[in-house]
Amino acid sequence: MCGRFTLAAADHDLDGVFGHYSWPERRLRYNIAPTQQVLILKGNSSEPAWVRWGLVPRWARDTSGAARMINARSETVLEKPAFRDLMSRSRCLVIADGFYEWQLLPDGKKEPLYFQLPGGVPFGFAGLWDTWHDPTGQIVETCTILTRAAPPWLGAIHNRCPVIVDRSAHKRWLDTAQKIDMASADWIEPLTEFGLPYARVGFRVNSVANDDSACREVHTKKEPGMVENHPRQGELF
DNA sequence: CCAGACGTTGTT
DNA sequence: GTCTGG
DNA sequence: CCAGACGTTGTT
DNA sequence: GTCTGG
Repeated sequence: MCGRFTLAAADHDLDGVFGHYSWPERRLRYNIAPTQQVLILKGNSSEPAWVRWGLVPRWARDTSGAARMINARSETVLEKPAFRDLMSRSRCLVIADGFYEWQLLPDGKKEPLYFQLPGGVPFGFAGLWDTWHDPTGQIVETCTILTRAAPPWLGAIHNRCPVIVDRSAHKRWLDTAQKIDMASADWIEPLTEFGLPYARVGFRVNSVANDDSACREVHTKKEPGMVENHPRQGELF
């Protein structure tokens, strides 16, 4: 799944992937957490937008459920009332250049692992966004990131992973007039399926208070396929 | 008809 | 808002 | 996602 | 254990 990610790429590198936009002034982020502002591209807008991560549907009474709506399962997103309409109205790309997944170790600790595309080039998570009016009438825009079952190369680490839209399908994902076949993989970044480079980065990232380049400093570099299983006691063989 | 839910992940 | 359960 | 809190009453 | 905050 996806519960933390990074966006520290330069504007120039965002241009290279998403096309030229007027990127807002922004802080480099190494530990973006749910409920925080994230940078997205909407299909109907020529400007990137900041929205809160954690979907608040337009009909919600309050924002209390938002922290549990940071992800939407791609397998069911077309059926769920909270997401279904957004799939045909409000798709977006959530801009990132890496993400963290936690692997449960035998001693019960959770070790963060950092995943990127080769070269650390930026990418867009498949996202949905919505608009909510708070009791005073203020508009709050929020978003969620789609997830999918982890492909085999990732399975030993985690059973879910975020959906990264293939660069060639950015236009299609953002254009809600075009149908997306959720059962097809032709719009998904192929390395999601075949393997991303990743690294051990240490436990500092676990605390959201830490948000600096040390969070993703590589301790041990890994290649896809080098996934180490950590069976729990009693589950050896 | 009205009332109440509407979501994901992980773990067992 | 829209669907489900009673 | 992980980390950290998790409660009431009355009195100042 | 479960909820909230970031």
